[in-house]
Amino acid sequence: MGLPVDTRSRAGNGSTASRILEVAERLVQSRGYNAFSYADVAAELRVTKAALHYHFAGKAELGEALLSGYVARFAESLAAIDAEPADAPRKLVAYADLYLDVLQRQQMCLCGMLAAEFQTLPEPMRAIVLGFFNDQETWLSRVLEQGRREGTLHFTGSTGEAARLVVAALEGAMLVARPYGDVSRFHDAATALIAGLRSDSKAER
Amino acid sequence: MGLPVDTRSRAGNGSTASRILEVAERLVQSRGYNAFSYADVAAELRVTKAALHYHFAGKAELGEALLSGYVARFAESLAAIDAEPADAPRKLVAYADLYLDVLQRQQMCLCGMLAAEFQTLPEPMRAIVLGFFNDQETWLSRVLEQGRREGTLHFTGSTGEAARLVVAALEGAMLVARPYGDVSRFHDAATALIAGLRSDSKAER
DNA sequence: GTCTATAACGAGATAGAC
DNA sequence: GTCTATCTCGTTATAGAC
Repeated sequence: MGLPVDTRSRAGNGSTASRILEVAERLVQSRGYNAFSYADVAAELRVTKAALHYHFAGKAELGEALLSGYVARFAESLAAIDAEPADAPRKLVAYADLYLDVLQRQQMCLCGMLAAEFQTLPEPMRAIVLGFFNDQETWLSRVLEQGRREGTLHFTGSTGEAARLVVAALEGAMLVARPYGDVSRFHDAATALIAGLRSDSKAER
Repeated sequence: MGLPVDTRSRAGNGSTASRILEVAERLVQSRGYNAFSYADVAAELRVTKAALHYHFAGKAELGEALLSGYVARFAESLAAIDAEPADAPRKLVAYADLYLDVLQRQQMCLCGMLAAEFQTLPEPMRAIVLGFFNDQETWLSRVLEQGRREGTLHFTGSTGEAARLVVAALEGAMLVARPYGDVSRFHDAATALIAGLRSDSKAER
């Protein structure tokens, strides 16, 4: 913390290509893949659509590139959580905060948005979206396993099943909270989720 | 149960208007509001786009009509659950099954889909989507309250907070399960969710 | 790397005949 | 109610000059 924002880690070294990615990614997270256009991005960057086609052959390639960047950055965020020693509940809170950060910008998780539009996506993008959810479940399964070992988390069923619940609940909480413009809706759901995993055995019996 | 399907309750009396609504609704739940067109609906019904404009002035009006129908039918389903006496966990399972039925058709909850596209929706549709989520939370709050009274459900926090978690988890579980074409992903998350609410106190201590 | 110009298509909508 | 015909606009994409 306290580090200056490293624009390079955000695909943002100021080059036109990276600025295109930033704008396009934000538009997709706000409006969806099917509701943004080259014209939108070009207008915002004050360049022409043809310039965009120079950097990204077509919308599918642009979509694939911004999606790959998002998934890679998200993986870095997970690694950053793992870098600090913490018990499992704390890791889950840090994880939920990743989603919260997105929501506070009034955006949807990119992969949640694309999951809704999945049937209309070009195949390469579909594969990356599924890979994202696989990554989330894998990471969460390890955290949940850690919590069981530590005795800080208590839940019935496998870690994989619980991991699917966590992903679903956080994605769904973003999905529903954003239309209300009410971050507290996300917070309520995330808090209730983690509380349920902590106190499954209401230990203080 | 055992009743013949009442097509009228599904906005489906066979009239052109209702067939338009059926097709359009299915397309929105599969592809999204921004990715379906009058041309799609017209082609499937083997009529012209002009015929659609006779029944529904424009895409916004069609969207509003199909959305209203969906919300009304969903409300009927909730009333049907309430009609049979059951304990709270059973009601939650019945509630999750409503979502499951949609997912088995490889569709997304209409309002979940529209929540993703919320920023691009005409205002009248936005209001109805928010009303839907309000309805879900209200109904679930009552069921959760019932469960607390009965001693069949155990959770920390308010019934409203828990209700938000349930809506979020089920919407999110659909959102994520559908791209995989894997209903068991939904089932896992829903089961883990309800298990968590039942056994928060792992009663058989 | 960025521009102008334009092609090719589809979406949403309307007028008016039948 | 449904059709043909047409209109306007936005989107994606390409060619070729600068």
